[in-house]
Amino acid sequence: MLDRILSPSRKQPLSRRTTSTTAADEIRKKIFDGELRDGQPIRQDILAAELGISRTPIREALVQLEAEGLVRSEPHKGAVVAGLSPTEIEETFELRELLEPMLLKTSAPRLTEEDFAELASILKEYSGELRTRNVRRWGELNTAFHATLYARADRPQTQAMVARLLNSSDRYTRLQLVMTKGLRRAEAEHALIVDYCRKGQFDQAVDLLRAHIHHVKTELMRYVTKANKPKAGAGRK
Amino acid sequence: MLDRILSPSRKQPLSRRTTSTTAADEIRKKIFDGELRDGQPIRQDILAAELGISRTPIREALVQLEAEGLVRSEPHKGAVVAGLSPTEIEETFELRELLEPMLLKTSAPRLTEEDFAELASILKEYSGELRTRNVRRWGELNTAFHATLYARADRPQTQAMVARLLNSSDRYTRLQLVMTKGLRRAEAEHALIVDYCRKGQFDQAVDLLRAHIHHVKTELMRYVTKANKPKAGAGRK
DNA sequence: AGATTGGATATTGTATCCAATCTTCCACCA
DNA sequence: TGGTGGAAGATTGGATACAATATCCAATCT
Repeated sequence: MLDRILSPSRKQPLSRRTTSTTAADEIRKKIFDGELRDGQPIRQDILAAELGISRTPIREALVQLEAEGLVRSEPHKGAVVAGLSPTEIEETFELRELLEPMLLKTSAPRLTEEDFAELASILKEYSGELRTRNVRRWGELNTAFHATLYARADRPQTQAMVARLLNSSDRYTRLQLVMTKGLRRAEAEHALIVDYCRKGQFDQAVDLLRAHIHHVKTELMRYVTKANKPKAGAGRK
Repeated sequence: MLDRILSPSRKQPLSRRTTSTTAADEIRKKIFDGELRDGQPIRQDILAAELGISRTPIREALVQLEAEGLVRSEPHKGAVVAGLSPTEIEETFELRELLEPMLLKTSAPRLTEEDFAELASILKEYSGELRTRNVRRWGELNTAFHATLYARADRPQTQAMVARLLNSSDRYTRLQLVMTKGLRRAEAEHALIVDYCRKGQFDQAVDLLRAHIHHVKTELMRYVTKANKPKAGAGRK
């Protein structure tokens, strides 16, 4: 279930999965894991060799990842991992601030027991990981939490957009989680949002969600701009 | 200029354009023109032969078009033109209702003389085409008008999203333009929005834009649901 | 008759090969 | 010394060849 949320292309029953979607998943994973860093060139040859396949499916995977915003490529020059500039980070979170409350408003009243169980399980692992400092996992859980909240919104296009936003901002959200008490605060707010949903206090859940995203944005922007990391988002034309 | 708006992939100076992006443009055009209808299978062989190229760039183009929402493909089965179900049409317009006013709010105060000239030129052609009943062109102009309005919003991701929404809903917007007095009303509202922007009455421009999109949605939904065209959006699993 | 299996055909998916473009770096010259 | 031109290598883009899968239809069985 978590897998399905995190890897957008894993909808097929695995038997009929194609090599290029597998390649896309692998590359996406490398980017999340930091094995491929922002602005770093992605060599088709090397990836093909690593995955034991030819370059053809790699190329198709890169087209898909570019559409997801994880990769930027220029003709005859190749693809690089797409970092987000501070401005782009801000825009991403503003979009989330706009779209996610809309989704929660529709989804919250329809959440099933299974959904709440899923959410509880995510939050539980989240709390457990508090001391492991497994940063990647934090980001994954954060993304999965939000995506699960909106599972019943019944707005596939919007959900896809939000999933894409969550994916492309994931690496930066982790920054915010690591510094300050971001993780603790997120833990508390996440739990409270679920509580509100359970109790039927949907408006309060929605308001808190909006405030939650807004707060993460503010903290993250302060960190990103003050800590003068102008190299983020480099490698652009 | 118009071309750049309507064909998302035409950002490169044409010299270094790649065969697959050309293919994507051609296929997109075929879909807009109705040469490829909703739900109709897209055969790689045939397209390749028509365009005088091999299947490789066709396949990459299809991946891109799928990300744009114009095409749906299943492994080993092939791609079909992606029609929007009434529900999906409604969702698309709700997203536009949310995103476009946001863009206009930022963009309107920064519109330059060139932008106004561009808008005027679009509106002029729009009026001229009123009697030609060149339906395709109406849709193009409508999309170009909206995209130009947001040119100065300086929010590339949001603009890209809206461009995608405009593209995928284009064929349906034309329905609304053709029936009723949609075209006349759109003409008037478009002109008024530009007027408000020129006069610095930005809030009113934004409000009118929102109302404009809302109205089109309402009319279109009435048409789509009442005229029982349940085949729209067919060809899905 | 209706369902089912097997194979022929059509279509997509992947690998391999060749062409086009970019990058690097060194020789050469002002 | 510093810049310029231009091969040589590296890398991507596209075409072709081959493999895998799906679809269709006829023959067979119940």
